[in-house]
Amino acid sequence: MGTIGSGSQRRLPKTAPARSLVEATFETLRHDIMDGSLTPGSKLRFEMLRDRYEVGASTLREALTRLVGESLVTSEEQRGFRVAEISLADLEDLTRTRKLVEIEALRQSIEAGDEIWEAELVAAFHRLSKVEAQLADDPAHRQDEFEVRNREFHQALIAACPSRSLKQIQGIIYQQLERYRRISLSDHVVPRDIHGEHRRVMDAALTRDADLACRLEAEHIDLTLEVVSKILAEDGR
Amino acid sequence: MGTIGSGSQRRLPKTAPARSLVEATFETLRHDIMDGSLTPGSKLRFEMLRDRYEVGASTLREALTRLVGESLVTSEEQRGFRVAEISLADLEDLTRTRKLVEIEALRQSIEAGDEIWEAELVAAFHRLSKVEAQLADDPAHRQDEFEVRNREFHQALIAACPSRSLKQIQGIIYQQLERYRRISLSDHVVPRDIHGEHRRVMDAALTRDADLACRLEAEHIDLTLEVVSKILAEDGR
DNA sequence: TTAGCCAAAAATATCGAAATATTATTGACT
DNA sequence: AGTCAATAATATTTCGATATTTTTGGCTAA
Repeated sequence: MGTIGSGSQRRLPKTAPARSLVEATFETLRHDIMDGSLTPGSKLRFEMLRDRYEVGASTLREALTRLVGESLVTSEEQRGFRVAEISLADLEDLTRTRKLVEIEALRQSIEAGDEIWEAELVAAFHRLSKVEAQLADDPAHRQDEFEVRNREFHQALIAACPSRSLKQIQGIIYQQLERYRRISLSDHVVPRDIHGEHRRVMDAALTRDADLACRLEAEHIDLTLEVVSKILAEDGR
Repeated sequence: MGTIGSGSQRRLPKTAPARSLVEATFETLRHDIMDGSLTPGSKLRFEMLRDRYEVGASTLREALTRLVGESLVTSEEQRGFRVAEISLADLEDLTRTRKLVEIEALRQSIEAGDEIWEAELVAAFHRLSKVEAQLADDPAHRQDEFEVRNREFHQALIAACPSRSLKQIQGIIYQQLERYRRISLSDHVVPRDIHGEHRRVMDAALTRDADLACRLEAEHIDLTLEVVSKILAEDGR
């Protein structure tokens, strides 16, 4: 039985500090939900999941329960689990809440950030820029890496926010919206100066112009909503 | 094996909606953590929990995993579960975030609330008032009921807020702070006009004076922080 | 002493079978 | 045909045994 990493078989995505089987299953499941391989609303049957991930029933349940806590999965008493549905209304709602939470976190972060925060932010921006350049050539293959870097950049922006609870909430909301982006943008190329948007937010943050940075970040978030909701409404069905 | 309360009869769909063992264990555990029977920071060993709640290992793990998602329990890889610690810093952080989230939800609720919302709010206030009166006589015994009514009142205030995600977040934050209150106030009687505070917030909400209601609610939350943090700092150790 | 090592003890993590619940199917009766 | 109960087929939930990991407690050597 046992865990992963020290012994013999089973490879996982990339970073390998995933130690327990529950953890590994959780992460794989989450990844499959995030990129749409497990489509919104679809039933998550145990037999199917056991075959797919090769773990026991209770390990699966525990991983699924964690995903319910992150609102990526829903469960109905005695009726199993499903991938959480997506909807235009939910997308709009999440976006509004993201703005409230993330803008406040950004303000606090700019207020409290030190030189180390600045340096990490610049580094995250640089890494993101690299992927952005490659994204134009090979969208399908780089989408995953882009979203990782994108998340790291937005996380870096608010990293200096001293509020543990605010950052935790931001993470949950952000992740739900990331799924919307990945699912809708995976087969659409949208002409948009994301690089410029990010740079302007970062510059304002580094200048400690909190008002400007927050305004720009809000606009950035709104623009994303516009793009994603349009795609969702179009090929929504 | 199986579920609770559904053995033969399926009546009472309101109070007993065919709960699974995980659900029941989760709720009992949560209650025991909320009222401090399971003290902050204490280790949650499986043998102890199996004896106490009479369920199998994986059922326990699933219930505990849900509590991790609500930040009432922490888990460390291969090292089991603990009741989440409490601290002054965390109390202050949660309070700040509660204000941000709950005040915004209140504003939206006042904006969108209809007559049914008004009626439910008045009813919740009335039920809370009843318990408040009894609280003076028998603090120890009524504490639990008071906190239930108190939560229902604050929930009723923001019930008309159309944002699913905002209300969900509010619930999580509120619950964490409720634990702080229950633990610290359980053996302290604080002279305070809670009834008046609640009434003024409600009146402002019913008058649709959002600014006033939000200001009063914020003051109410701050006052609670003052009281609880004082107690926590005093007999904190 | 103190650090390092090994085995025993204790605790956690996992599996897979068994129990229970839900859903689909059949067939009798109106 | 249509309803309904009984039953079969599926799916989920739970338990308890077993594997794995962490912790403990000597024991030895520097």
